[in-house]
Amino acid sequence: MTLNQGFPLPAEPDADRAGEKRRDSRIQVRNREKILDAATEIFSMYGYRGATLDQIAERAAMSKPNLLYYFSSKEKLYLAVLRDILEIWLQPLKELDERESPEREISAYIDQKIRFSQLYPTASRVFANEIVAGAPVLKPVLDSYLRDIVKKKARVIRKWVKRGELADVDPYHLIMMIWAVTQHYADFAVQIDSLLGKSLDDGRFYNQTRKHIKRILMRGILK
Amino acid sequence: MTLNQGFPLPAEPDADRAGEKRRDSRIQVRNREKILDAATEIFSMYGYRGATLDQIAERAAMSKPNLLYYFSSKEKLYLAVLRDILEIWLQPLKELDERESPEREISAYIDQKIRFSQLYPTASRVFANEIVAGAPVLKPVLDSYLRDIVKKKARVIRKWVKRGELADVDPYHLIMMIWAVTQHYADFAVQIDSLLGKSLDDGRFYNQTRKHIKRILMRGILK
DNA sequence: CTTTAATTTTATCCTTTGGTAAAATATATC
DNA sequence: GATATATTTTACCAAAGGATAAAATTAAAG
Repeated sequence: MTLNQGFPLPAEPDADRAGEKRRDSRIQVRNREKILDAATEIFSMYGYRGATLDQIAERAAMSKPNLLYYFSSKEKLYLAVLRDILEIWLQPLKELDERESPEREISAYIDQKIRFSQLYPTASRVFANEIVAGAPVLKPVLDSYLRDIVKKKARVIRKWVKRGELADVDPYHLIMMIWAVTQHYADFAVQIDSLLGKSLDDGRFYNQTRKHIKRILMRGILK
Repeated sequence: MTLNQGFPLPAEPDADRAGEKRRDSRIQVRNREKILDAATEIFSMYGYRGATLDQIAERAAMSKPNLLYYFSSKEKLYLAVLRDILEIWLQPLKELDERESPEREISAYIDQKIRFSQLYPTASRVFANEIVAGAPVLKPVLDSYLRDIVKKKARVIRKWVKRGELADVDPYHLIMMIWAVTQHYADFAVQIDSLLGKSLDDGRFYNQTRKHIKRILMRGILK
C-alpha cells in the first residue's frame, strides 16, 4: 500500500510533498486524493497534453488555483499520478517465484493482471496513453527499473523451460503477451463495450474473460 | 487501396473534398498526403486534443494557414486520418473465410495483423489513442460497422468449433486476444524497445515475434 | 477568544492555439 | 503573355490554458 518505495521516479523534493513542517492534515490528504482521482480520469481520456487543469479542477470540485495550491504545476501532478500507477502496475511481476510451478505462478500472474484491469481501468489507460505517446516521462524508468525486473523474471521463466515444465517459449514475448491481453480489457474497454455490451465490472464477464485468457495461454505454453 | 468505400465515417461534403470543380491537381494530392502523414505522427503522440496544428504544419513543412487551406479544421483533418486508418485496420478481418480451415485462416489473420503493426505503427497508435480516450469520434462506427463485421466473423469461428476443428473457444475473446497481442507490438513499441532494444522494423525480430505469437495462440486454440 | 497558520477565492497575466482576412505569389488556360 | 484561378504568406484575433499575486476566509493553537 505504501506508494513510492525505492521508486525510480524522482520523489519531488518540492513544495508539494516537502516543507516538512506540519505533516499532512486531514484536509490535505482528502484533497490530494480527490485531485489525483480526478487527474487520473482526465489524463486517461486526453493524455498529458490534452488534459487541462480546468477540467481536472472541475472534476475535483475545486478552483484551479486551489488545485495548484496542492500540486504546483501540471507536470508535478502528472508525475504524482504516474508514480502511483506504476507502483501497483509493477507489483505482480515481482512476485513470480521460480520455486513454485510455472502453472501456478503464471496463472496467478494473469489473475493479478486482469484484476488490475478490473480495479483500475482508468489508471491502466493513463499508463497506456503515456506509453503510446512514446513514454516521454517514463522512458528512463522503462530503461532502468522495468528492464531489470523483467530481465530477472525472464530468467525465472527460462529456468522453467530448462526444467521441462514449460514449452520452449521466449520469456520476453510471453510476458508481453500477458501484458497485451490483460491490459487490453482495460485500455480498449469502449471497444469491448461496443462489441459485447459488457465490461469487467460485470462479475460474470470478468470471470469468463479471466478463465478464457488463462485457458488459451496456459494451453499454449504448458508442455 | 481506394479509401472510403461504403464507409461509415461521414465523407465530408465539405470544401475539403468537394467543390467538384477541378479534380485534385498534382500539388493537391502531394500536399494532402504530406499533411496526413504529418498529422498521423503528431496525433499518434499527443492524441486529438494534445496535438496542435502548428506542430502538424511544421512537420508537414508548411504554414498553418496553408494547412488549413487543405483541411479546413483540426477536426476534419482528424476525421480524414481516422478514415484512412480504419479502412486498412478492418480489411484483414473481413477476409476470414469459413470454407477454409481455421488453422490456415487464423494463421493468415495473425500474419496480416502483425504486418499492419509493422507497416503502420503510427497509424495503429492513432487508433489506440482514439479508443483509449473512449472513442469520442469512432464510437458510432464501433457500435455499428465494426460490431456487424465482428458478429459475422464470430459466427465463422463458432462454425469451426462446431465442426470440431477448433477447441471450444469464445469467438469474441479469441478475436480480441489476437487484436491485443498483435497491436501491442505497435502501440507499446517504446516499451518493447526499452526491454529488448528491438522493433518490428528489424526483420529478424519481426519474424521471431510473428512465429512466437502464432505458436502460442495456435497451440492454445487448435484441437 | 485571540492570534497565527492553512486554505480558498478573485482578479489578472502571458502564451498558445484554432481559425480568419486579405494581400501576394505562383500556376494554368486561352 | 494576359487573364483567371489556385496556392502561399503575412498579419491578426478571440478564446483557452497554465500559472501567479494578493485578498478573503477558515481552521488550529494557545
